[in-house]
Amino acid sequence: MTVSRIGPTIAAPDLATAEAALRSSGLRLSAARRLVLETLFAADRPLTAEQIADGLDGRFPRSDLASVYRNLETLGKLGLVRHVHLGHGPGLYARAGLEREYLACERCGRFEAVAPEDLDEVRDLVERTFGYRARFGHFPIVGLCADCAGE
Amino acid sequence: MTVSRIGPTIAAPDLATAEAALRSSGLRLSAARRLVLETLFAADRPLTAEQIADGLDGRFPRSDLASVYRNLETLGKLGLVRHVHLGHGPGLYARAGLEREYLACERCGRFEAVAPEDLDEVRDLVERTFGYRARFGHFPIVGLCADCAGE
DNA sequence: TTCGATGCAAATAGTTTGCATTCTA
DNA sequence: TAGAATGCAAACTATTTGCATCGAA
Repeated sequence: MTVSRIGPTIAAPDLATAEAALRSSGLRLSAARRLVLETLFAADRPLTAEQIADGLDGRFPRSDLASVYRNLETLGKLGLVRHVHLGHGPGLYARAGLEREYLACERCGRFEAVAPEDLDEVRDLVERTFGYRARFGHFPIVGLCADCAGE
Repeated sequence: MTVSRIGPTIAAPDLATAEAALRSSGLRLSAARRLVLETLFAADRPLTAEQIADGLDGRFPRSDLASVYRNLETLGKLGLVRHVHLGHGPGLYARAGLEREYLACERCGRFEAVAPEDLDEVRDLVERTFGYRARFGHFPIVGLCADCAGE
């Protein structure tokens, strides 16, 4: 599957592959950095930097928030981590290798993650109409979910 | 034209109507509040709170930033002002009564404002596919503009 | 043993809140 | 003249940066 991305794309289907990619990039695999990766791979949803620093509520050792931010940026440049904004509030971070795009409800705050190909029809319509190549993996489609729209 | 909105909708095609709406709502039309409205109506594009407080680079008297934020919130609740996020960076504010939705380029930072009806086809496709009623007036469609996609 | 990465603290950006004072209705 | 709104300062949230120390390669 070819997904258009901004920046480098490294296939990282699992933690070991991600760590190998990091190692072979010339960067160091420090304890703090490994922890960020482990936490993101252990989570089933995008996390805030603070949740990562808190060790996902105690499931992992806690780490320094500034270092978490620095590592998220580094890992992001390598394409191992992506950054999501699902409305107001802090930014969220997710492991790469499992590409997702998002629809977020501005009323209830819930969001839905979908595979990029599920949005290709929408993407194509937007491109035909406006010439924009839309990506909903960083900023989602925002609106009212079925529940909130039906109220 | 009927545009679905979240919150109250007050038709405010011009400054005088907006001020009348404010007055008749029971709220006071103070100097600072009038200034926020005047500045937003004088601008042809969404502004940051800071730009409003700066009086649009000297074209209006400057005002207190905290009061600007308070007034933007008040005017927003009345439906006289809307709030836009066009990517990273500070939030932007625009007069209501001239409904717009946005497409933003995540590479060059430029954005395009379009009439809501121009996005109805996209909106309908998203609704048929996902059950979401999409709105791109608060968070835009983000992607690559034609120029940046063609590079 | 080098230089990349860390952890702490301080700085920064954007926004909100507390409170005594001012001004609108 | 009551209480809504202001202006200033301080707090707050999210994030970034400086710097001395530490540790992976």
